[in-house]
Amino acid sequence: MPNEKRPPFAENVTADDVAIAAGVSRWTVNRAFRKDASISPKSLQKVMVAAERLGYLPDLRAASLASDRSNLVALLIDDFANPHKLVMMERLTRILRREGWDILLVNTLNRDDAGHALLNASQRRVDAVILIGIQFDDDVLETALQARRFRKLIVFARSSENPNTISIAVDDVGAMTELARYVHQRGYRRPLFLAGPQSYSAHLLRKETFLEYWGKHFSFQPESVTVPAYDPALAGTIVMETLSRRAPSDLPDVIVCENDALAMGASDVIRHKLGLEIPKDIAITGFDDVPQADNPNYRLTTYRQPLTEMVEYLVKVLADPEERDLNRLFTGRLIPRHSA
Amino acid sequence: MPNEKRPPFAENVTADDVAIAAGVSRWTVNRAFRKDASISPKSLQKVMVAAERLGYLPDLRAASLASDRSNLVALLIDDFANPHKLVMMERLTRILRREGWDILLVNTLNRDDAGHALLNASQRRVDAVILIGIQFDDDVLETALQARRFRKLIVFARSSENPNTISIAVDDVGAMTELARYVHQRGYRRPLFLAGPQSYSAHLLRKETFLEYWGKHFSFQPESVTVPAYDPALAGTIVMETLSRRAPSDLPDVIVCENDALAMGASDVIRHKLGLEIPKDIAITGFDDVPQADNPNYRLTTYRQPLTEMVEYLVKVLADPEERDLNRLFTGRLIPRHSA
DNA sequence: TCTACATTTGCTCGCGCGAGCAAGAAAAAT
DNA sequence: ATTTTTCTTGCTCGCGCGAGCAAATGTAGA
Repeated sequence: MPNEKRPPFAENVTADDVAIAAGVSRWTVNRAFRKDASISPKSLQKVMVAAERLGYLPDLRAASLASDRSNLVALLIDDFANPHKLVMMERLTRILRREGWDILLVNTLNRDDAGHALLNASQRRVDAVILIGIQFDDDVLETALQARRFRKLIVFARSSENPNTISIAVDDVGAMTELARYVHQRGYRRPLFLAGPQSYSAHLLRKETFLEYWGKHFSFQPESVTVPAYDPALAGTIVMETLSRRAPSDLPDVIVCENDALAMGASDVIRHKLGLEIPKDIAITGFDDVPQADNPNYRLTTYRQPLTEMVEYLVKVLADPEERDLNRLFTGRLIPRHSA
Repeated sequence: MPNEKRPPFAENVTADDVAIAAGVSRWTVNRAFRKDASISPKSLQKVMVAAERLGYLPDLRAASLASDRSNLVALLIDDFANPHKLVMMERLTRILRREGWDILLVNTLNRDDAGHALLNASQRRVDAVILIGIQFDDDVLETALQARRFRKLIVFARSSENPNTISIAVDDVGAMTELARYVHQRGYRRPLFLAGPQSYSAHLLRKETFLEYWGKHFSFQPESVTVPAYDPALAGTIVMETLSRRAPSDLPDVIVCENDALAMGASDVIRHKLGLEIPKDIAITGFDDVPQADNPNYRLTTYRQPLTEMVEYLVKVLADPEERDLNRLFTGRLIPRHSA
């Protein structure tokens, strides 16, 4: 049979075709592909042989339409500049697929777009929405909940007190307290806190925790600077602006950063533009433990989120139809490296 | 109305509900949501008002089932360690969504898994499959084509001569020739080529092009080393093994890398383990121009793929139902930086 | 006003499957 | 062998929408 005569797209083979070939009814065929269904080993065998021969696989659109379960989750994400997103996506896609979930990936361009993205996802009747972006503030969540289009709204890697929302995150207070104590015990005394965008209330927690710790132990609020985006280059610029004209005695001895992206940006500027040495002149800490944190250029002291554990928990929550409101916090681990 | 009484998931509002509310037929309602359909401005208005009030949006599963167009594309991807993947995903998700395509993200764990991933996607009846992984060799493609389950099989950022396959890629031969000429003209004479996994024929092109160029101009084949994965740390290890015991006069004066991931790994080792200076002792070139290439730790001379242009072309190809076999090459741009 | 034609609307049927029930077959108990 | 119980199979109906046609409505020209 010459290759050219092969149609590029197979005519659809449906359960009816398999049923005829296997000598059973259409419903028996479909049952063979459902693990919960009761079917005799004999007909299962017959169906599978015929299906294999004809190249049949159930149409999940139709299954979803009939059963009202899509086995689809939407993954809403932004901030593609942060390498930590890549790590999260790898973990989520791998484990969710292992559990039989398919993933609809939606890039929410900006804050206003998040609403559209949610509606978009709802039109595919996803079973759950997972938010791992930075721009999903409480307003966006509330709007989504008002629309009541989602069985589950899961905020991943960020805690949320919003009712009817599932959040799975690291315990920022505990983590940042541990980091602050570490910085404290290593003898640093003039910290600068480098924070990310402050527009979203949930992101204030790390900063507040650190400032409070310091206030409690030294009765003064350390300096803090805000970077309007989680962008290393921008973080570098801000750090440069903040530090470039200071006398050496006036410089901080450690920069505590809200995440690794900011820390790496700060690190680059300190070494290459200010010509200072890390950690001798200025130490640095990050948060997330992205793969690059271990790179010899950074060797960043940071805090590792237990991502795999968090995702395993996520799939458990997904499987439970009752679960739709909880705020689960995980404890990670401080990773001391050379930078502080 | 107290918040607690609000059901967490809205009962489905369907086109019938809107039809009753708007005083038209069900089909008029659906037509109002299709841009090609003919509908009078008056009823469009009526429908939209009612739909807005009831919170109706068409169910895309049903639309897909009835029309046999899903407006879904599967994005098969692996190699999450490469930051270039993040850039590609950002570009693809943004532009595809702008054009009304939804994206099914599939992480193909390993080469054997690619087949399962393809079947998986076929069950959602995606309109096209986009492959941007590294492990989709010709065998995998051929298997996918045999199954004839896909209208379009698009290999992105890698050229493929496979019939019935659309490939959109940068012109590796032209690009590597330009890089080789640059390296040549800058006066480097003892190049080492650092190649990625050689299991996939299409990936040999850059290496072959470079070696040929050098053979033609100097009548000798430069040394080349293979890294069995696109992993910076592994690349570093291999480079270390290759160079650590050599006399300075025996070292290469430039390492030409198949991509930036390898180049960054090599760079780290050269600077931090071998204690050599880039580019004075050893120069380095990469490929892709990932965001980190511009980082002060690397300042990598590299070659930028015209990603946006490539993705814009991709959406054009997606929209054309006839297009299913082509191999389109794009010309990128050499980005000279400090490393070579 | 009437005819010819274009536009808009409603409708039948089908996309492929699942829930849930009733009929049939098989196994167990009497 | 007969009855009871359990397991397996087939079936009706519906999920929400679109293709494509027929009927209805609107428009223009004579």
